[in-house]
Amino acid sequence: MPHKHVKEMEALKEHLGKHQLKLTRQRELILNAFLRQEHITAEAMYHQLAKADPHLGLATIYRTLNLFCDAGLAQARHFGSQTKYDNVSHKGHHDHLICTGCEKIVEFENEEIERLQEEVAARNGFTIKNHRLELYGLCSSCRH
Amino acid sequence: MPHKHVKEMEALKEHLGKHQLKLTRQRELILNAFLRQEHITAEAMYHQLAKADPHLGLATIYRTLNLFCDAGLAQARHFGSQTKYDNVSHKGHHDHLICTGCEKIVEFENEEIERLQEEVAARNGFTIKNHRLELYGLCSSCRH
DNA sequence: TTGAAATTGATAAACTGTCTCAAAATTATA
DNA sequence: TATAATTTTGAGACAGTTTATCAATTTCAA
Ligand SMILES: [Mn+2]
Ligand SMILES: [Mn+2]
Ligand SMILES: [Zn+2]
Ligand SMILES: [Zn+2]
Repeated sequence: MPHKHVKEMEALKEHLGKHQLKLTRQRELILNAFLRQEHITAEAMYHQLAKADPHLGLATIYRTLNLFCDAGLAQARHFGSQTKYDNVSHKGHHDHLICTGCEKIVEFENEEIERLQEEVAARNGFTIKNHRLELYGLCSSCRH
Repeated sequence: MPHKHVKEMEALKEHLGKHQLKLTRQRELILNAFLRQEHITAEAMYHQLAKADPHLGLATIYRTLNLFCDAGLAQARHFGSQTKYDNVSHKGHHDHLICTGCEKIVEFENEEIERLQEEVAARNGFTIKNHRLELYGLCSSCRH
């Protein structure tokens, strides 16, 4: 039977090949777990994987998630006080709506906002390399 | 001679009064130092004030800056990896352009973006309480 | 002026993330 | 497949930042 996440696995292998890095059991394990979620903290993944491999070290989780960032599969995002790794392997740039009641995260894209950002930057002589837009509030469930 | 920052001092006193908090020498000292800058880290303020009062503790700086946040005079912002306290006493909400070359920070407001944010939130059933928009890039000086 | 309540300073502790290094795993080569 | 060079791992030490603790001090209402 075919494994899931074949495309992402290929992308990782390509990155590894280009940088003299090796494909390890841990990297495969963490990749598969990572691709199963949208946003996750290193700590949460650590606990999640403790069942599958109780000896997997937290440092390895951090190292591997950072590797995924380098490979373009993940992106570290600082939501409030915690750092979550965003699964960006199968989607482009996007921003976030975050419910402060239930922690739900909704992703969105808005070209008009992006365009206005460029406009603001240009007006101030800046060239934008990247940006962060987070909207914090209550989702419809939590408002009641 | 009249002291500076009278209005902000009044605002602080009002907050203190409402919460059974006391006005101390340290709080006055830190308020005046804080209002002299736009964005500053707790650590930077600690070193800055070491000259005026070598015994002022770092914990007091943190406590007091957080108090200013509660009082609506300051706002903690996480720029890149450091936390800076933003002086919002004499201006309303605003967002930031941050130069990754020289650390320069430019403030801006854009009603159109704010409006579009509300639109995005409404479309997803959210009510926004606050938001964060940061544009990272290079200023005109650093681009050369 | 007094005394209850809040604040302070010093430092311990918590927290998050990175570094170190010997042991283990991977991969190229023979 | 065996060998050996190189990379990776896991455990815990370590570092940076912020909060908690607590006895001593200060504030302020009565
Ligand atoms: Mn996302
Ligand atoms: Mn600002
Ligand atoms: Zn919610
Ligand atoms: Zn610059």
